[in-house]
Amino acid sequence: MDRVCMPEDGFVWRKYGQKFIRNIRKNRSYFKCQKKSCGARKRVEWCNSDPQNLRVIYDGSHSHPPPISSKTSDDDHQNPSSSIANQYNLLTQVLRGLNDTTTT
DNA sequence: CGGCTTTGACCAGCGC
DNA sequence: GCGCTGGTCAAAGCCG
Repeated sequence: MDRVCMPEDGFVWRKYGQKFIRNIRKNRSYFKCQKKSCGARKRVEWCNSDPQNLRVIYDGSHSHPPPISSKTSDDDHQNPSSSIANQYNLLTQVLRGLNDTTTT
């Protein structure tokens, strides 16, 4: 199985399905937030020839802080509770905007 | 042993 | 009514 790279965004997702969408001629993976109290969902689709062009689509919102247990930067001496969550929120919005390729 | 991942099959809605 | 697609669930295997 050609497992592409895992788009880690600071949250932990659990893949619960993967299918090839012919409508767009691309692969689509379905991810769900591990948190039970979190109904956040994420969809990832990439070209069958360009697994590097990942398209992430976020659905719903998280109700818990991002378990960022990776990379111990030296500037994260703050309290990653809502600030980071807010940043992530913006990120999702940006990704949503990338939904269209009509750029430039 | 537990947790996580992967794959197949089923269901529902739509078009013809 | 039939076929097709899209979306989700369930089971099993692997690793530490």
